[in-house]
Amino acid sequence: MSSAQAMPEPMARRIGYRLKQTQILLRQRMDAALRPVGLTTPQYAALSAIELAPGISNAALARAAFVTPQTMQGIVANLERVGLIERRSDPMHGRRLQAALTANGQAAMSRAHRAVSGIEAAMIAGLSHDETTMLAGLLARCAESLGEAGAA
Amino acid sequence: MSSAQAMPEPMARRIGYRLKQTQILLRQRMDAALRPVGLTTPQYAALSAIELAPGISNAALARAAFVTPQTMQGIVANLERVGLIERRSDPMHGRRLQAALTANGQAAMSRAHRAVSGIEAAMIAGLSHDETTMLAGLLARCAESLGEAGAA
DNA sequence: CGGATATCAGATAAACTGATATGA
DNA sequence: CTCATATCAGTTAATCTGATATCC
Repeated sequence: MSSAQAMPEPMARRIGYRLKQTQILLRQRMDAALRPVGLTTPQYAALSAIELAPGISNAALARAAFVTPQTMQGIVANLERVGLIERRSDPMHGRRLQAALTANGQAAMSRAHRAVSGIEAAMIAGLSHDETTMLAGLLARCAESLGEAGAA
Repeated sequence: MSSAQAMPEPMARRIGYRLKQTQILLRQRMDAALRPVGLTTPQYAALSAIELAPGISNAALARAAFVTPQTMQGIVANLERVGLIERRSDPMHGRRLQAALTANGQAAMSRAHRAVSGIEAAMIAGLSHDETTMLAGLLARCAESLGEAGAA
């Protein structure tokens, strides 16, 4: 409790600060849970997207994660290097590479899902169902406003 | 584009995903705005805390930003290297170093404040006052839940 | 040609763990 | 002694911009 003082009042009220605080805490908790599995949170996010959409291209993964293709390329290259995913040429499109989980990747994701299940639940444990729905909606509207302004 | 399904449905609903999306968009917009000033968002955050609490120690800054002292040490070292802050020994405590903005630092922060003003405003432009207050409160409660669980 | 894709090259801030020294 | 502080050393994933090549 005593260590919570560090932030000056005016700052603690700002949405941006709260957003960062919550996101960084979630990230740290997830990183800690995923460490035994050998994954980071961005890697887990990428694997989750591949799991839900097998055959997805690197460019599509990058768009889903809001990063550049080069950044996602780095993440994907790491995952491929350790054998959690593999990529094949799209027969219909010579340039695209279709990513999919390997057997090892599926096993890792089973462990990862177990490891992180409960963290997001713990985060919203103090919120009612309506409040959770509202939080998701408010965040989506904020993201939309930012996206419009930045999507020039 | 037929397979350009950026984000699988089940994922888009999750609070964690929304949190990350909103935070990363805010981060990117702020980075873009701060680039002409020569600052990154974490640097701006650290400078803001120093501006509001002159004499703050590195350890306190780290707690405020939810990072390790070593991480904040790196940020602070960069800021000191380029002459935006300076640090002096605390006369009452031989080990602590008190950080403060230099004249250059104050000038940079004036420009930075102008550069980022409007971004957070744009983010919450679609929200009513009550909704903004509620969003801040919900985020704070999420952070608190995460902090308790992880504060071991 | 233009647009999307993949990927190499290079740079950098940011983040971690571990170890060490010093002062209250 | 213990705790907080600062800081050195080393590592890594994540991020960017820029430049190329390929494919539709």
